[in-house]
This record gives sequence, C-alpha cells and structure tokens, in this order.
Amino acid sequence: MGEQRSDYQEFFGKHVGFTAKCIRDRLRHELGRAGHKLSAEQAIVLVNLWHHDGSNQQMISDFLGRDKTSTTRWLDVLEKRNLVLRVTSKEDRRQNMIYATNEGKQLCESLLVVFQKIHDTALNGIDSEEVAICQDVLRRVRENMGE
Amino acid sequence: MGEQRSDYQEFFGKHVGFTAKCIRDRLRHELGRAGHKLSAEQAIVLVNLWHHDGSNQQMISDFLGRDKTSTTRWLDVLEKRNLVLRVTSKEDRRQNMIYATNEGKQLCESLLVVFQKIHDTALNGIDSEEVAICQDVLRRVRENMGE
DNA sequence: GAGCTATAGTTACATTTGCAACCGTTGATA
DNA sequence: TATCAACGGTTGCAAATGTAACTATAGCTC
Repeated sequence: MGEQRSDYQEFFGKHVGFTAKCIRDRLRHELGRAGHKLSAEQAIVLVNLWHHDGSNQQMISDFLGRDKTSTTRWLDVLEKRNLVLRVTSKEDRRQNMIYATNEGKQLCESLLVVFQKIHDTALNGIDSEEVAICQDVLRRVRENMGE
Repeated sequence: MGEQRSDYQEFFGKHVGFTAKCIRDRLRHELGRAGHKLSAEQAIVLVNLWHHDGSNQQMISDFLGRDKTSTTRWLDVLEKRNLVLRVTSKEDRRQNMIYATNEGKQLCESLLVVFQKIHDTALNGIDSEEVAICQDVLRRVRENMGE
C-alpha cells in the first residue's frame, strides 16, 4: 500500500468512474432507442418504485444518493406524465408517499426489460463468482469511503 | 443470466454507479479540505498531465471519457491560474498541446498525494487479489458495453 | 491548386445539478 | 400549551454539462 505509482491511469477510482459512465451512457442510449422519453435518472426512480412503492421523497433521494431537490424535479416530470402520484401521508403530513400509477407500472415493466438487458450484456461471459467478488469489493470500498 | 429479478437494488450498474459517486464525492471533499480551489475534474486533468504532458485536448477528453467542450472549459480555468499552457502544435496547427507549468507541476505533486490517499483509503483492508479481480471485471464490463 | 471531407477546438444555448434559503409539520421540552 | 430544533419538501440561483453550430486547419482526390 502506498507504493510509488502516481499515474491516474492506475487509480482505482478511475476504473470505477469510467465503468459507471459506460453503463449510464448505455442506459441513456437504450432508453432513447426504445422511444422512452425519460432521462436515465427518471427511469431509475420509476423502476425503483417497482419494489418500493410508497417511498417518500427523502427515501428515494437516499436510495439514489442524490440531492432531494433532484428528486423533487424528477417526480415533477413523472407526475406530469401521470406515471406517479404524490400522496400526502396521513401520519406525517410533511411526507409525500410516491406511488406508481397503472400507466407508470406498465411503463415500469418495459423499463425493467431494458435494465435487465443492460445488466446481462454488461456481465456477459464473466464468471459469476468473479462478479460476486467485484460487487463485494465495491461494497467494501463504499464502507471505506464512509457511506 | 436473465433470471427473474427486477429489483434495481440488485442491478450491477447500481453498485458501480454508487461506488463511483462515493469516490468522486470524497475527492471533492478532500480537495476542498486541502484548500485547493479546483473541481474534481480539473484536478484529474492536471494530475493526468503528470505522465501525459503535451497531450492535446482531444486526447484528454477521450482519456477522461468526457465531452471536448468540458475539456475546453476545464483548461480555461487551469490556464487562467497559470497551471497549464496551451501550445499550438507546429505539425498540426489545429491542435493545442497542453503542458503543465512549473506551478502546475508543483500543485500536481500535492494533488497526487490526495489521490493516493483516497486510493489507499478506498482499498484499505481489501485483499489485493480481490481488487485485481474487481478491476478485471470492470474492464470486461466496459468491453461488453462497447468501449 | 480547387473542392471536398474530416478533425481540433470554441462558442451559444438549453438542460441538469447542487446549495442555500425558505415554508409547513412534527416532536421534544420546558 | 408555548417554544424550539429537526425534518420533508419546494423554490431561486449559480455552476457544470452536453448538443449543435461554427471557425480554422489538414489532407485527400480530381
């Protein structure tokens, strides 16, 4: 650890960042190609509701690791297109619980196909044990970064 | 491959994207804490010159995987602070060759310390063989994404 | 060398993003 | 119950970013 290196090419963060960008760009591209007029982030929010319907906005922000103002604006778009619904919680009137509409759920199903396809393409031909190790390393890096 | 999953939580891209963000945020934070008034990207451009002095702007853009307009603007900032120099190539007058000034090189050294520290922190306590597997998986994912 | 296409870099514009300040609600404490 | 700090969400603003259009140079083909 700490040996003389000094080349950005070799820094771990570069590999992670570059790969993340590849996948994100691919997602954007596939969404466009499939005719969905959604940004990658909007699609992620919607897909996320598939198993977390009724999340409030703060939960969504935390889950995506983005500012809550961004979430507000993504939901503005999704709500305007009747894909999600903001429902004020009765237990805590500060919170909006976010639900996918039927239309949203329907779109979600087709988005999940796109996500799954990219996931499978990304990992194509890679030993699943190595993928598991990779994910574990990434998880521990996040821990080390204090998250 | 392709088994029923449909939960964004489990998609590989999420782990990579989240980890990349952790590292990038940490870099921003450390740069601020160290008093360097540079964005993460500007720092990366400068550090990149350490072993690739004289790159043209297109090479820098490709290397960072970002738009060439972004590179133009990062260099505007770095040049204004006398950290880099744009030199028109004599072989091809369209190209600017980018060189770090002495001041830039000096700053670069201290930036490399920050980069190295984050790198080491990120990988702290993780078996180096597993890190190697992780990097290899990431590399193959990029290949699979067509980059 | 005229005309064409491709490339490096810049500029203009629209979009996205995060930060800070703000409002309304909640819950703890006096 | 009055006060106050904390929290969820929204808005305004400034900075960062990508796309498209543009300029200037290079190189190919006639």
